[in-house]
Amino acid sequence: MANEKPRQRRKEARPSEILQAALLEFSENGFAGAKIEAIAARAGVAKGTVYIYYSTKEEIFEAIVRAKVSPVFNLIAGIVKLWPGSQATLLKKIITRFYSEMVENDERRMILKTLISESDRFEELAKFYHKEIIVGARKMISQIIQKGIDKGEFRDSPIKYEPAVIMGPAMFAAVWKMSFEKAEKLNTKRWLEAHIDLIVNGLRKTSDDK
Amino acid sequence: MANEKPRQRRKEARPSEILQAALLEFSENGFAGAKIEAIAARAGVAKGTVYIYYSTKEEIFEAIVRAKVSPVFNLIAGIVKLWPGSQATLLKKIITRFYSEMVENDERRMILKTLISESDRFEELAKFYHKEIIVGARKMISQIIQKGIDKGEFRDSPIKYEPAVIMGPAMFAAVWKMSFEKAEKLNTKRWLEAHIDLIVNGLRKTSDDK
DNA sequence: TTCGCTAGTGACCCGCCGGTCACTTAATCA
DNA sequence: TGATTAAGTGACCGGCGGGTCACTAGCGAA
Repeated sequence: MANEKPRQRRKEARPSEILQAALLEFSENGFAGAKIEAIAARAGVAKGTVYIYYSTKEEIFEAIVRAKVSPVFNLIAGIVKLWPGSQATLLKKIITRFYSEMVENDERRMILKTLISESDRFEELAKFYHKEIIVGARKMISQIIQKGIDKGEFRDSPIKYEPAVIMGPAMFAAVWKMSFEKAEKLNTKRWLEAHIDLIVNGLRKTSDDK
Repeated sequence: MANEKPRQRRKEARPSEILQAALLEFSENGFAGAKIEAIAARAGVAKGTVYIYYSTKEEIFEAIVRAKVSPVFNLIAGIVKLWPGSQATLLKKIITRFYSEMVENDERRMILKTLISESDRFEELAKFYHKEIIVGARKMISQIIQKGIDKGEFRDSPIKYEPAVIMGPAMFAAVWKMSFEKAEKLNTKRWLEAHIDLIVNGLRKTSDDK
């Protein structure tokens, strides 16, 4: 199998091509199992070329996270802005969106998986993810809940001190898909429905509340 | 640094000592990062001795999971049996127990982390874990919820089709402690309170329900 | 058209670690 | 107390893959 394609110089296009290839390779093999040579092959370059643009395997993974993580948050933040309906409907919308963007999206789920697996190796990156996703999302949910309480739609509960709790079932779903999918396929639609039912009813004010 | 201790033959004690040492080593370094030689050192034996009892690194990890996972389930199952109080109180009890045994227990949290990280490598083991923990816990929760519905304590909701959803926040807490603890320490007590509040209120029947 | 710069190449190097095995020695028993 | 057995040892092997670098060649400038 001789080398077919003529060598080309494409300084601009390489980094993103390598990143995309790396994302695939990481998805399939995890961080430790991913081979630089395989990434290079997927990107249609030689091993050495990868090292022109990124100097270590870690650096490649970091670049992927930075490129793929922030967009999700911005997308969801866009929904929240100037939402006209009820807070409950807004929460439903956000949770549903989160499932499609994080739980069901293979690439981003793999990023999360690698982050969990390698959080010691990537301490700085875990902090970045925490700051970019967790803190931002929490603040957003917190505001939604507070507004719901103010409007009399939600009851006042300890959840306002730990708003991220309401995303728990989504995290479980993501972990399930990472680990147990081969043992039992997750019925994501049914899971999402149960999740939304639980949190909407768990938050809403009823005539039983004083 | 010469070799101090006299060689000893302790066929019975070795396996559990090696397992305990391996648990520590895996906890600190993950599966890929764990070195057999380090496990041997922690267990106070030579590398070769480890291989007398276990023939691969995988086998050591499998033995750990099998030894440590099932007891938790049995322990929790014991609580459920013949519970005299309300279903809501029983759920609280179980969830609280789950936090102390899985979320806050470093060893078992590490087992879960490794299982998530290496689920492809340990497909059989993931199935074992799924069968031993997920399926069992789900059935248990399902029965509790159904009984609550029958007694008129809980409302009838889609959660009965995905009962594991209610453990979602605990999974999130575990993932948090695996990955983001250095960025922001989790307030487990407050988190647990919010979790319980959410699910108890999410399930219970109110006079608003038809 | 030639020249110089630098993107691109891939054979090679090297450290690491899982796993082996010829050897050592503790324990047992006649 | 010498012989026998098997637990225990650790130097060594092999492959694997991250990272290097001397070399090749595409491309813009002069």
